[in-house]
Amino acid sequence: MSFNYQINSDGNNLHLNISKAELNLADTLDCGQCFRWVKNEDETLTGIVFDRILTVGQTDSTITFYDTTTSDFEDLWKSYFDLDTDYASIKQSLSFDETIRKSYEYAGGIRILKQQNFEALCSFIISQNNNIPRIKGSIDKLCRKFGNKITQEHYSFPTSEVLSSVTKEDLQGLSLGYRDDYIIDCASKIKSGEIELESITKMDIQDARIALRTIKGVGPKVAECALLFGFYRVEAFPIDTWIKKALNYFYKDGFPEQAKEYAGIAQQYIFHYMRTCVDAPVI
DNA sequence: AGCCAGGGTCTGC
DNA sequence: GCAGACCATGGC
Repeated sequence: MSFNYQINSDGNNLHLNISKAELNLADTLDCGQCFRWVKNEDETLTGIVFDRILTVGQTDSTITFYDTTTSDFEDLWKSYFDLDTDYASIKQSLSFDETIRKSYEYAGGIRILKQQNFEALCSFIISQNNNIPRIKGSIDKLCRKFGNKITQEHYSFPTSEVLSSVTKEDLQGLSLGYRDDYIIDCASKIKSGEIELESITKMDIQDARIALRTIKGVGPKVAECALLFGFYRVEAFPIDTWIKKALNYFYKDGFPEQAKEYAGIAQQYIFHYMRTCVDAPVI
């Protein structure tokens, strides 16, 4: 069940009545789950999603989708921002755990975006042993070089078809480092049919993990990120350096069984808390 | 200079 | 099955 919301259009822009507790755009779009959103000088945010360009702004009571029709919202953005999911009740079900509770009290307006699976998979292959600003830079250059031109400054994420035919040399200058081989392997396995993203969406999560990890450069952590952010498997639990610190510090007896159904969402709250909150333990 | 960043592979035991 | 070297890159 989703929360009740009202939308109204002023002709060009669409206004959604929603609080920052339900959806906080700044936190959601800059918490390390996506890499193609930028903040504008007027504090609005612009992202490239599904071959579309979207600019959004937020006040305490309203999110504005610029140049957006009601049908765009219903067909694309409602799902992308996961507005059909009741996060209040998910948070309630996770409230037994003090660390998770502290994390969502710090930034509980984060939602898991429903991103394209190929984009998420490639993005998190690039993310390994890397930092977020560099990841964003590499992805931006990858899109400018191999994506479809939307405007002069905006390019879509490349298709697996296009990336399956690029060479290592083509990928020079994108700051991918040794990850260039991994991107090529990923796209090649999709083209050959060895990996079918469509069938992975329908697989049991354990089978999906095994399938994804046949791609070079996809280990446990990247597979979990791809599953959580690209396939909306909210039980997936990526363990990166920050979560490792949290596990060592808060969860010496293991992550609670009771949180497993929404472990990915809890993980994202904790990740953002550990990385950005001044009150988080420095380890 | 050395360490870290949303890690994984490969080798050697 | 597991530890350790190594992997490319840029910011601090």
